[in-house]
Amino acid sequence: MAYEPTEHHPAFEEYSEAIFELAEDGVPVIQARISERLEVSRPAVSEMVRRMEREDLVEVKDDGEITLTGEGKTLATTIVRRHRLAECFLTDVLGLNWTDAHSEAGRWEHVISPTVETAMLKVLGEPQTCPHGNPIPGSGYKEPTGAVVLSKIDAGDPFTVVRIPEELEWEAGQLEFLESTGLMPGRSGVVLSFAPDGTATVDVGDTPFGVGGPTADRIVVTPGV
Amino acid sequence: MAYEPTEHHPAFEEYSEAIFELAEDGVPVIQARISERLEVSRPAVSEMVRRMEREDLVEVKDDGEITLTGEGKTLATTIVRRHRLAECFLTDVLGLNWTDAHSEAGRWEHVISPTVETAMLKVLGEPQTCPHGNPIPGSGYKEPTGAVVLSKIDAGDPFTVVRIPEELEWEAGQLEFLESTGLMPGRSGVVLSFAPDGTATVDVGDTPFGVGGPTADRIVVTPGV
DNA sequence: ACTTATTGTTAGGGCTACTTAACATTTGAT
DNA sequence: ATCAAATGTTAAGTAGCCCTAACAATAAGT
Repeated sequence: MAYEPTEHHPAFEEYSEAIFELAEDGVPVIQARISERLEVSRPAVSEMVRRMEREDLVEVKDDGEITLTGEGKTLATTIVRRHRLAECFLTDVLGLNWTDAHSEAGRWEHVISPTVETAMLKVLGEPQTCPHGNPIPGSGYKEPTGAVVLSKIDAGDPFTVVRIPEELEWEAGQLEFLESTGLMPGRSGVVLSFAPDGTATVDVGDTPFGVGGPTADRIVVTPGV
Repeated sequence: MAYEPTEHHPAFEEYSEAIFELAEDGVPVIQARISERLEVSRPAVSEMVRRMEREDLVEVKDDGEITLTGEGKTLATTIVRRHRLAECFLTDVLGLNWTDAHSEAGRWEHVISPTVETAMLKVLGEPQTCPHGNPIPGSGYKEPTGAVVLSKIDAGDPFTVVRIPEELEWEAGQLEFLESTGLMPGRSGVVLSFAPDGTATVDVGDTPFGVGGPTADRIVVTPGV
């Protein structure tokens, strides 16, 4: 029932996490998506999914949709929680930037023990989200009501950034860009305009800049300041 | 030349570290000792040593003595440095006890990046030894002159603990015992007596207690307070 | 309807790092 | 000098996790 570090292999952790985050991002959880996100071949995913099914971590529906079992969800939320906690820790305590924190956390998530997790929570003062605004599972975080994606804000209207979904975090260069522009959770700004291709031009304090359509479709904000 | 995380496998890190620490503890570095310390079979060590030789990390002398090459030493000191830095961090910043810190550090040493290493050094104020008193490679630490092992102190004489060698750290229960008795680096005490079998009875402040001969042969102290 | 793209699976391998069993050699003690 | 203990190596096999090539099935676009 409970997650036993020695009973699960790193790959199971990685796959569970990917499945959890794909679902969180609203992406259909099928093998092809896992293959892309983890950058492994489709046969590798096929095999791992079969093994995880055998180990009762996932179930595969007839249409190929993959869902985590109770045990799988426990493993996934544990890893995601440690990942996001590590991100907080790396930025707040060790002073790393977003990008470094994200990639470091990808390794830390596999070596953090319950003892360290507890200690980190205490030192950080029970954070509820990671630096990118994504909820730390088990923290009791509730997303603000009325949250929408940036592309849904009307031109001219103000908004406040809620979170940068995990999906954007693993796109090369995204975190650097968002951090450098200041488009970060908690920051407020105004949508100046939308281009026909969906590109949004926003102003969060400094120079206005463009945000691509697909990106604007994913960043979660609340209308208003 | 420089250590590239993706070019070396965790096992190489583990073996290099073991070789470095065996030498540091004055234990003859042969396959059998590595096999014991890493708790893997002798054939496994035989194979790994051959591979590390091929990769230019170690050299094997005719008498079986294993030595690290320049590259091997670089890898080893990097891992040992990260291990000891992690121990400092885990005890000082996260409040873990010795025992937990030691076992956690055994995993952390493999995921700490140069960036994090630098950040930790800064947060900790450039420590020169781990909590057990062992030097952090590259810190410029110099062991106090006149350091001897505890068993060399005359009965009745005072001493100050310098360090608990790595060799004792992986003996089950040792760290718990030493931490609970207060026999820790920096602490001073008096050797009350020696039993015929080498067991030392010492007093470091609370109730006197016995320290087994083999242990007393390894703990490094300086005579005097 | 037909073609193309997407998706999943088999088959056949590869690499790392480990295991036990068996054997050869060396060392140490008496 | 001999017997026992310690040490290293071969051989054969396993588990985990990955790969490419080839193929089958499904979904989508025109």
